[in-house]
Amino acid sequence: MNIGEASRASGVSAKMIRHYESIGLVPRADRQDSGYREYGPEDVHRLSFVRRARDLGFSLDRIRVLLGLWGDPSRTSAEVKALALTHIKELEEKARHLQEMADVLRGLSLACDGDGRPDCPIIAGLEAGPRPSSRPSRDLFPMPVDQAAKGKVLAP
Amino acid sequence: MNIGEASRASGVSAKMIRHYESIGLVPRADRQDSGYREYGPEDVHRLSFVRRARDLGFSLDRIRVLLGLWGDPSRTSAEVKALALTHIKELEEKARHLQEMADVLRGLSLACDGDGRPDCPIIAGLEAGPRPSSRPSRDLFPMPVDQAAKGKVLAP
DNA sequence: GTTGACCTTCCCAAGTTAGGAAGGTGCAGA
DNA sequence: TCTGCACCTTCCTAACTTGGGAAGGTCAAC
Repeated sequence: MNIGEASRASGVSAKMIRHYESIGLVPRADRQDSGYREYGPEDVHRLSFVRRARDLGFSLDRIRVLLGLWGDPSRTSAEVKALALTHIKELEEKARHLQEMADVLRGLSLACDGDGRPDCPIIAGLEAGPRPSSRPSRDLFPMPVDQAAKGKVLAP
Repeated sequence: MNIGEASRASGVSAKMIRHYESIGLVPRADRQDSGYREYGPEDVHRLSFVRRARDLGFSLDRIRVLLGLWGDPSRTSAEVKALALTHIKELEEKARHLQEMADVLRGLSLACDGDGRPDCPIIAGLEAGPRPSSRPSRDLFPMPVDQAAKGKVLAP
């Protein structure tokens, strides 16, 4: 089958299939006389594997490792599980981080009237910084936000 | 003060200060005779504002808007609050998404012995896909994971 | 004068996905 | 056979934020 059909069957766009081939994530596809890429069921299977791993937030680098384990008869489930647990930890860390940012902002928003006047605790919070001289009992910026803006979800 | 001191005072790296200037996020700094950038307290104040907004996950585009509101005496707190609430919604959506991915993966991990044998439900889950023919009572892939890999945390 | 810290501008990189240009191929119907 | 259309090829560009480094100018202290 051509790349278009393989794309539809695997859920990976043709663009991405070509890209994955170019970076060596998946092996170079056979070519037809025309130069068109030729795919078989096994190729689609592998592409679907990649797709699902992406859907679970694995980076391409980690998917590379997963594909290696997938095709390695002498792998141990311990290796796979370790990789998965590491990934889970990172996912939850990022989720927590995002939720913390949302919580801080919600705290500021609750204090904001949201009316026609310019006075706004949200602006004030951004302006005055994480540690205003007089602050409420619950610190609005409780954690070290130093590197707060660092994380990307899928491509850190 | 020079850019280095402004950087230390605001928490924004010199690299980033130059970049923010180049994209017009902050006004062009005055130059000394040497060509060095010259910063005053007001500039540091603005850079700190940007820094805190970044720490709360605002994109540079949104920070541009925030800076506009900040400096606009005729702003309404309603405008600010609306922007904040939109941002909170997005943050929480992304956090939820990440947590969902983690949950799915944790479900697979719990079923994995993690021993020396190759048999591994995690690999099987990736291989067999979101809807295996016979599946446990609790679907391991309950949500439409179609666009699961789309979100970036801070620069979507 | 020399050293070392600091500054300047400019180019390149990360990660993943997508859009488009310019041109070749394959197949159907008129 | 010709035309049209869908599909394919490769290559370039973009998004977003941050940082690394090169090559060279400036400033202060010694």
